Amino acid sequence: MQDIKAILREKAVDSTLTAKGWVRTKRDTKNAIFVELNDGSCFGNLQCVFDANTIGDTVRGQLDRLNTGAACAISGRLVASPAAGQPVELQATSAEVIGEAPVDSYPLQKKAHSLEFLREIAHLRPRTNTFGAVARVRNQMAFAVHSFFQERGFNYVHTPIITASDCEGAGEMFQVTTLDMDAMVKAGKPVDYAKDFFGKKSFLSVSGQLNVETYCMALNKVYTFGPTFRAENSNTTRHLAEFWMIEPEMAFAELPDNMALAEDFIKYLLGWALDKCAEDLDFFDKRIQKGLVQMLDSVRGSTFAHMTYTDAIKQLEQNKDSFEFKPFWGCDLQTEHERFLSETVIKGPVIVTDYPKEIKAFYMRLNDDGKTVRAMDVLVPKIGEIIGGSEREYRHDVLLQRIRDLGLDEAAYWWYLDLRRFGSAPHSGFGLGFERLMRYVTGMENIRDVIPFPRAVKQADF
RNA sequence: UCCCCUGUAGCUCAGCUGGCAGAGCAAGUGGCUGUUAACCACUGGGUCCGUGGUUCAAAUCCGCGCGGGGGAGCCA
Repeated sequence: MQDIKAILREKAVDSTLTAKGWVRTKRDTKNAIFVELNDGSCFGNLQCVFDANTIGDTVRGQLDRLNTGAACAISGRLVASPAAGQPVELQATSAEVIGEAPVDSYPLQKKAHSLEFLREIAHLRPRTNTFGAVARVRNQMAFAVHSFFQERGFNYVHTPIITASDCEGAGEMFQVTTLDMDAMVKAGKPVDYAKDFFGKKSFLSVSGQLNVETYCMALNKVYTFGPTFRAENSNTTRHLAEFWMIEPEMAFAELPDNMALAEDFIKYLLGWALDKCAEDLDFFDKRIQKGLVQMLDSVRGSTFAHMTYTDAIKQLEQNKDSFEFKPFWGCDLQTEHERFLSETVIKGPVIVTDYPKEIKAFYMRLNDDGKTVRAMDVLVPKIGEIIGGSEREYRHDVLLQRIRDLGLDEAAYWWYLDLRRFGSAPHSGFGLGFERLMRYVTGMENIRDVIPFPRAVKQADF
């Protein structure tokens, strides 16, 4: 059986076929009954037309039960459509209800629903135009990620999801345990993690970076792409407790190589979306964010601006009246600063580099000035930070000193330091939040609407 | 964690300084040159989030609780 995408693409007029899917809407007139069928294979529906004067009682009985949301099979002959709106349609002769969707209880109606409402019915929202399109684009973007790296000789490395090391340092972690909390509370005894599953306290990983660096020092070009967990109490349109992150890492690569990779990567992904998801992007352009396609297309053909943190601060200081938080050298860039740089100063993506070491992670390569590190953030309009990365500190003594200066537990980093003791080499990488990419590509504002089942503070339904 | 907004029909919302519960869409019925966010007419549809208080009278004012949204911080 052909899916609707193939039927609409091949337009095999005069062929007899059966289409199965879900009813989006049904319209009655005196002489004709129109059923819009969607099977998720593409954005478009197959319009099925029944001649009200010639269909028998059996078909009419089935049509009476075909409400919005019902699953059904419709057979007939494909014809060129006499009306505007669709090149072909199904001249239907039979209809079979496979699964009803009673109108008095099915939550989705043939009208627009708010994204907030649809979030409450996450099990049904993929049946809407918006979330069907999001799902298809998400699928294409995931495939594009692998395609990009595979074409360039990167090896996909599966870094662990559970970690017993407390040294990832990228945020609050979810604890993983098989200990019986209720029993321990009842007994009033202190927790003995030696009795826990791993014999020590363990967590869900907040980043695969430290682990993937080990493979980078063996295979050179590597990347991870998997779920990541942060137990931050953050409630925003751009944070999730469970999200997917892509982290490439390259050996013998310095910051400029890293910046070039990030730029190529973003442009490749946008180009892929434009090429493979045109129909879905048209919808986002029309209903979600006007001008989206044109914006993506112009970014695809652009050259990303580069700016050091020091220059960025100078730019911000010249416009300090527009900010709630006054910028100064050494301050962390606020969201309003990041957006000003990409939206007003550059009017497009910008890579900011060489941040003060105090506001960046311990593993970033220290510059010769002793004050800044070779960090880079890719900032894009509307979204803000979409990529964060750096050249890594590969000098053993410098890294060790950084760990000590920050009061970190150097014993916990023994294997990470070993990478710098044996065959160390400059290397660089970055992290791209997959859902932030999805927000950028689709124009969807809330990150909870670009992942099938969002996990956030006080939200783990479905 | 902090700040702001919000909760009324299936959905989106209006309901003013307290005085009979409303609209659009959806649904049902009927109509209608092939419609496409169909159209026209009629009809049904309510624990005004919960709880306590003020009052002759509370959807409306006040306290508490719960839910939703936006912003900030943290970051991807």
